[in-house]
Amino acid sequence: MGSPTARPATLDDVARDAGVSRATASRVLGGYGFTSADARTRVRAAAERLDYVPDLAARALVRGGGVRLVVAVGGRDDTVLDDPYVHRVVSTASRVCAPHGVGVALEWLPLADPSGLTRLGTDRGVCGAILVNTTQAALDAVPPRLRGRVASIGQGSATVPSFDVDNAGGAGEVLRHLYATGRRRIVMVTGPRWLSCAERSVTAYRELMRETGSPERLVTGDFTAARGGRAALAALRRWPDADAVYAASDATAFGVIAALSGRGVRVPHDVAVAGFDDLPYAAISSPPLTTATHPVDRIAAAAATAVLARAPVAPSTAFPSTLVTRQSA
Amino acid sequence: MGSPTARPATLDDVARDAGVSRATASRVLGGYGFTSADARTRVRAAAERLDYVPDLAARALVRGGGVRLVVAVGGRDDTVLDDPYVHRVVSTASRVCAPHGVGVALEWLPLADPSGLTRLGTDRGVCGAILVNTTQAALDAVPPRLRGRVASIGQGSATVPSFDVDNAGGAGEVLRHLYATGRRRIVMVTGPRWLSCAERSVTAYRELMRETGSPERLVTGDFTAARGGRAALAALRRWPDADAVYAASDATAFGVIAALSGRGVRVPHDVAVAGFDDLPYAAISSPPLTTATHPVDRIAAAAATAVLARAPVAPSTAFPSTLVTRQSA
DNA sequence: GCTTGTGGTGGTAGCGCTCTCAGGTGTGCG
DNA sequence: CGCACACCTGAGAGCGCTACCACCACAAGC
Repeated sequence: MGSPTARPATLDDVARDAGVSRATASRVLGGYGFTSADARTRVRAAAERLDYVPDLAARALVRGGGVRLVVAVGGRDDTVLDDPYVHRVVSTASRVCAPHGVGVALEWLPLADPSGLTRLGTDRGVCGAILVNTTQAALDAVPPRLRGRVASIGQGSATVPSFDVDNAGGAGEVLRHLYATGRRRIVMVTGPRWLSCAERSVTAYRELMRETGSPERLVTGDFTAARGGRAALAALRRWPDADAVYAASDATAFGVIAALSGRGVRVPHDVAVAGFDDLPYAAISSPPLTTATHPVDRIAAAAATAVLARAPVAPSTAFPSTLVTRQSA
Repeated sequence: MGSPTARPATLDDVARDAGVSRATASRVLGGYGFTSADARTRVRAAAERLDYVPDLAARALVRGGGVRLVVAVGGRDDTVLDDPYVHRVVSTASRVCAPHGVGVALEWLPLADPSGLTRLGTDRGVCGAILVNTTQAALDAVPPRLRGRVASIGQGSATVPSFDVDNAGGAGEVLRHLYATGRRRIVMVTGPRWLSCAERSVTAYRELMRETGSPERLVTGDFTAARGGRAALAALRRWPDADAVYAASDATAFGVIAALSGRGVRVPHDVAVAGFDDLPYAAISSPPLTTATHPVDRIAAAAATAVLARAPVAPSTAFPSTLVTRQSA
């Protein structure tokens, strides 16, 4: 395996083949400095002929750029890595980074111990990070070397730009829809309470309940279907007269619907259920789920682009969320 | 945990701090050659103190190892990157590779033009690849440098080891279950027909139909829910007496169920529907989906491990698939 | 003439690391 | 005593690349 003839071409090979120095070849291929038209065509032809692909490791070594972007997902255990939401972030980031020769790695960031970020800071291979589901403590733990190379999907800080869906806006749209269709005893199954960006939809819920004089009924969830199902059963026991459930995520909503159906509760006839995220399944679940859009792809692309470009820290960017009315509510 | 210096520590820093040469420090940290117990403790203490993290780019440069593993997904367009199945492969591979300092990149491999693989072969940053949804043409296009560093999830070849679920076995279990519960006019919605490993379940279907003297009813799908829905409607038009649908993937099955429900067909009363994959959502869909397990995580872990270990090409490994009976069939 | 500038080039110093090689030191043994 | 052998070490040669620098040729301006 790995015969010498199969050795990938180096910049030296290209330069020799083109009859110029390595420096000139580097200038042509790197697109910097002065080069003659003649040198440009010769070098490019040689590169093409030899199937030259620059060694990113070597480039990273001398430029100190780093060769991979880490998607660090906060959570209590590494099951957060299985979240479909996280996967969409990774695949989108991957698409943005690929043309830059930057790979994407997925890591779990234990919330109890944000020192994992320290390691990222001392790892030269890392050219940046996208923080998902993060907390203030984690934001504060971002090491100096990574300043300006980190973006957060969710909560931001003075040094870490934030990209997030307009949680409050989306939640408000969904809740107002529930209210407009006559629901008055609305239970909310929240996201993880430690996640400050998820708390914004809780605030929106509270405000609307107060505004409309409706009772406030909160059950804690964690964005998963399993927890959503348990939360629904608990809510049913506590408030048998509930006529709607607003779930902070679609996965939660699916769990809620499954649990309610299992108890013989009809959705939406007896209890309306709405979610948040507009996952692909939301359109084909039974009943199809009323929810609010969550443009994860655009958010992730913006975050990845900001990290790669080392853009100056911008104020938080909120991506609008709009109601999608289907049949569950 | 050490002083938060702006510049990450180098091996030189560690060696100086420990009072040894760089070579000795490298030997200790790399765990090769002879080192005294005294040197070992001193170097390790220094590394700990300075928060030393080896620069993988530099290591890759000198060892020629490569620093990232590419998950190359075959398909007609880059929407294959959104497949939840692919995401599970990536997250599992990521978990396996992380301790080795190897990042995972996700790429689309256009089936019409497998020359993308050539580029991977000339890119020193790439230490291996996992091929997903691949064809014989792509397997043949694996460049020499990557021999022994590629694994395939699905079809394999003489030089590329294959890791796959036992498609035929799982399909057989599901189909026999349908037959055992009295279904006699079973439609199958297939995966993409160009995907040879998906064809194995078609073969299993054909055999069982022949064996039992049942009519053969095939509709082409592509593993997606949307296509599954369209396929179900087409099947309904062509064979109004169908009493069961076997979908080659859970996503397809969800699409089928949604389409049937939309036409007023009751599942499983009028038509039983079964899938293949046992996605998390299968347990909570309405009705909960009867399907066969697909141990993607174990498969992906095996593939990633094989690539990292540069294990000699083993014969194909098939991971067993077992029936999960729920309510849709 | 001498400067100053402009467009182009090649030499080469590292980036941080691994690993070979030459050279120790200490033992045991003939 | 020499010799073999084990254990341990540091010097140093690069891996492929970028970017700084010196340099050259030529032109325009004083």
